[in-house]
This record gives sequence, structure tokens and C-alpha cells, in this order.
Amino acid sequence: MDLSTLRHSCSHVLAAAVKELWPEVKLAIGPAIEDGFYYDFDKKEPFTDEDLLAIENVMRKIIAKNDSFVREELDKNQAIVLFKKLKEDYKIQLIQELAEEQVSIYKTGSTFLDLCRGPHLQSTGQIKAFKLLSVAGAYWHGIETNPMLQRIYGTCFDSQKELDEYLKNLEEAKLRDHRKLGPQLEFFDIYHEQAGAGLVFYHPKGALLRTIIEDYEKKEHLKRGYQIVITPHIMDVALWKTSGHYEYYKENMYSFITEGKEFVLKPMNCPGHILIYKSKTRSYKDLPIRLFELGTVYRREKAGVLHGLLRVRGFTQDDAHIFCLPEQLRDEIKKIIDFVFETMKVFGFDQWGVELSTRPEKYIGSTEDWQKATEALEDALKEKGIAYEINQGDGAFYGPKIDIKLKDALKRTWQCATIQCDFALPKRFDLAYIDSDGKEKQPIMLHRVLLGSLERFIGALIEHYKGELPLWLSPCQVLLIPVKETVMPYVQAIQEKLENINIRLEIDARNETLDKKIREAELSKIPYCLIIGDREAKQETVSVRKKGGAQQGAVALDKFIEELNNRIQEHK
RNA sequence: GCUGGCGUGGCGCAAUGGUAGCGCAAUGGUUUUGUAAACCAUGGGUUGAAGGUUCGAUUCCUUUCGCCAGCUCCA
Repeated sequence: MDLSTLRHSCSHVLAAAVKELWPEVKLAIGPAIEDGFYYDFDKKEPFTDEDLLAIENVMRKIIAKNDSFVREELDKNQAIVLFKKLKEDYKIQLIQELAEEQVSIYKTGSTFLDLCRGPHLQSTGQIKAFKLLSVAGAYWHGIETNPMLQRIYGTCFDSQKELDEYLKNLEEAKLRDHRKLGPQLEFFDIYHEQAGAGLVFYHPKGALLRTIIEDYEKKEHLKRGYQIVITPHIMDVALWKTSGHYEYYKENMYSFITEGKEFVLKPMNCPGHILIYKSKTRSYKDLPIRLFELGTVYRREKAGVLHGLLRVRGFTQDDAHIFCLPEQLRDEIKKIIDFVFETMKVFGFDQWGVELSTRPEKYIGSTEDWQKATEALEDALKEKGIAYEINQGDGAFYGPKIDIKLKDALKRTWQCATIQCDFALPKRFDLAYIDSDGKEKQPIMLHRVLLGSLERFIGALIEHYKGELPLWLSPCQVLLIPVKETVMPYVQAIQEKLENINIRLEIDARNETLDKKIREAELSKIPYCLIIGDREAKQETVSVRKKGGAQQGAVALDKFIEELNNRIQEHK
């Protein structure tokens, strides 16, 4: 059975149940979605959790009755008369918006009918396993200025077993939540009453993780012909007027006035990189120029959109801008695509979704340039043989883009990498290079991030690995546990040896039992514990315990170091 | 920003118009430990904040900040 048909039918049953309990409620729409379905209602009093239970009970009754879904065709005017009688104002609007002359309705049982294209199940009895999940507000037609409706979310599966699995998966996702694990593992916290919302405080362990990621990225960028730059966090408003951000991005920018001058806290790194490009005359022989910055930006996000590390007001992008000749464009895009996938794999992600986003309503630059840029991106994807979807009208205001969303262990997607073409900024800043014919020409500019924002990426990492980071990323790789005080000299000798080769370690010399120390090491997800007592000190070995409980027993220290090093080198 | 829910010591929870409790953590001590929680003692909260109702508010009301589920928006 088609899952989306099943869910769509289930949403009709939901609507039928709601109408039975509250006949005055007006119906809006009720489609199937990726993980279930929803139905939007216009009802004065909000639905409560108890209401949901009551609705579920009525739904079960409707399912037990095994009512048929009966399709009927009407012409538009007939349908409007019908829904006027039922006082379903939203349905009337929907009918008026339809292009077709004929519309279809579905009847369920003796009283419920709904405007609907179908298809549906034959009867309600085919619904075997469903659950209502939550209520939330949603604008009619998704437009902010429209009235807000109440949306009931639910899900439905072919069998109770699949539903249970889905619900279990939701619980599993909760356990991985970076908002919970992050502070628990002492990686970061986000809100301080005196600091404001959406601002991240990295604690030592989180800062170490970020440093490891940053170091890796810097090394890889240098290897690939990028040059690292650093630009200021505040810049005069004049720069943002030239770039167009002042006009097109103002509501998201933090700015302040000092000594009569307005400054902007940078929301993007591009204008800064452009100034570096413009600092001298560039030759065609210099191109491509690839400028990379771990650029910290601040954006004024609406309070309601903030979400853990995924949506914050200050974040650091692994941002680069590439200035190139038109004939280099495709090649550069392909190189970036390779770079993105390679980087994702190194961090342990091997599934993704790719989207190409085209011109939005609010844009700068000529339509001709937009078309050229879009083609270049699309061709690069085709040549690389990468499957992608087109996201109409979702580009940035300055150019089309490729978004690469990685999928984590639970198959959830995370927007990270993006590659954006820009024919607009080079024009606004009058960028130029001297071509082989001695004439001044305009370079093409690419914006790109690999991980996106380090904040968001760290959130993805934590949830992907459930906080159990691979050895090479773990802030603490090895915990040394002395069994008693007398072995401390040997422990210190080991410490020195490991620190000399940059192994990150901690020593737990507290006055606590071994069991307790191991328990805490497990909870803080440290990959290796080395238990050190008299036996080990005598034989110059360490007793190795991997996270999860696997014991290797006594291992010669040098052998352990070699094994550890190998794994770190391989990014395991 | 919008709709709804929530906000109790560092963390996880309890109490609900009548003196705010527990566990973990912290601190002091005893114990020197062999692979997921030793024992004893001690300190810590004007219940997110500001107003109001009341003899009395953590509990009721208003405002505000923040969080959560979504909407809208996005790296």
C-alpha cells in the first residue's frame, strides 16, 4: 500500500473526528508529509493534549466502522455552493484557486466530506496503526500575514510494528540531541542571561574539538591552493552599501554608531575578501585566487528561529571566495564539489542530498548572468555524475547555488555545504584583472563553505556519533587511571611520552574507586582508558580498556602508542 | 516575529495558596582501591526576572526574558 495515500486518508479521518467533536471548526488542508501527515484547522480554542487523546478515540471509532472513501466529481460552482452551505471558507478559497473546471470531493461515512484530489484508501478500516503527535500554529497558505491556524501532526504506518519503530526512532533522536549532549559532555552552552540568546560559549572540550576541526581544514585548504586570510569583524557601513547587503540584508545586520560613523558587525565575509582582492592589480596569470577564512559572522535572527547550534546569531563559517576566469569556472566548481565530499567522508558522513537553487524574487544582477551562473553549476554537477534536485527560486539574492545536505546516522539531513555563484558582487565592486590582451576584464566570483558553520557542523557531528566522537576528534583521547598513588611516577612517565606525540589525555588521580572512574570515563565518552597499577608499572605495560568495555589487557606501551597513532592518522 | 506549551540549587527531579525537599555533583574527612556509582559529614535555592491579587504566592493574574513543538526565515 502506498504510504502517502494511507497517511492522506488518515488525515481525512483526523479531520472527520475533529468535525465530529467540534462541528464549528473550519477545515483548511491536510496533506501527507515525509514522516506522516497533518491537518490545519481554524478553531478558536487551542487543542490540548487531552483533546488529541479524545480525537484519537473518535478516529479509532471511525476506523472500526470501516467507512468507505467515496469520490465524487463536481463542477466548480456546484462545489462552491456545497462548501458555502458547510461554511468551509478555506475550501471555497482553495476551489477558487484551482485551474480545473471540475473538482473532486471525498466522502467518508454519512457526514464528513472534504475537497480533495485523492487518491484515497477504499475504506477507513485499512488504517492499522496511527498516532497523533503534536499541535502547532501554522499560517494559512504559509504566509506570515495570513491568519494562524492550528496544525495537528500525526503519523501512520502499515503496521503497529513499523509505527512503534518510528516512535522508538524519535526517542533515539532525543537521546542524541546535541542541545542535551553538548552541555552534558561539557562542549558548550548557549544561553547566559546576561549575554543573550543564540550566542555560543565553547567550554574547553568543545573549543578543543573546534580547534581540531579548524586545524584540519586549514591544512587541507593550503594543500589545495587556497590562501588563508583574516578580515575584521566590524567594518564601515559604506562597504555594506557597496556590497548591497545594506539594501538587501539590512534586517539581519547588527550595526552601531560611534563618533558619528555607522559600523556593521559582519554578517558575511565576502566584502572583506573582495577588499583583499582589490588591494592590487591582478593579472589573468594570478587567477584563480582562492581566499579562505574561518570567518565569524553575526546575523540578527528572529527569536523564534533560534535552535541549539543549528541556528544561532553568531557563528563561524569555513568560508572561501574564489575569483576566477570565466573558462576556469566549471573546473573550480568541480574541485569544490570534490573537496566537499572528501571532507564529509573524513568526518564520517557518507550520505547526502544535493540541491540546485535558482533565482529568487529579490535579486541583484542581470537575468543573463543568472542564467550563465546557473548553467555552470548544473553542468559541473552533471559532469560529476551527481544526482540533484532543483529548488526553484531558492538562490541567494546575489546568485544561484548548490546546497549539499549531509545525512546523519538516523538519515536526518543537515544543511552544511553550499557553493554559490556570484556575478553581482564583482560588478558592484568593479573587480578586475588584466587579461592577456592587456585589457581589463571582470573575474567571476564563487562563494563556498564546506562544513557551513562550525557550530551547525559540530551539532551534526554530536548527533551523528551520539556524542561518541571518533578517536581523532575526541577532545580527550586517553584517560590514565592509576590504581593507587604509588604508581604515579610511572603514570607521569606515560603522560610525558604521550604528550610528546600530541596525544590528548587526562589523568584521573582523584581519591575515587576504579569503578567510578571507569563509569565516568564511559559517560564522558572517552575512547581509551589505561588502567595502571603495580603489575603494569613493573612490566612497562598498560592495561587497555576501550570505550564500551572491550579489554585488551596488558599491552606494551610502545605497541599501544603505535596502534593509537595509526588510528589517528586514518581519521578513525 | 507568530501559535501553543514550559521555566524549582551546577544537573536530574519532588512539593502546589500556608515555614521549598530528594538524588547526583560540590566541599571536608575516612578509605588506597584492578575494569560502569565506597562510606560519613557539611554547605548551597528571595522557585527565570519585574509588577499585581491575597493575611499569606513556587502555586493565581499581567508584563518581560529564555527554552521546547511547529509556522515563517536560514549557514
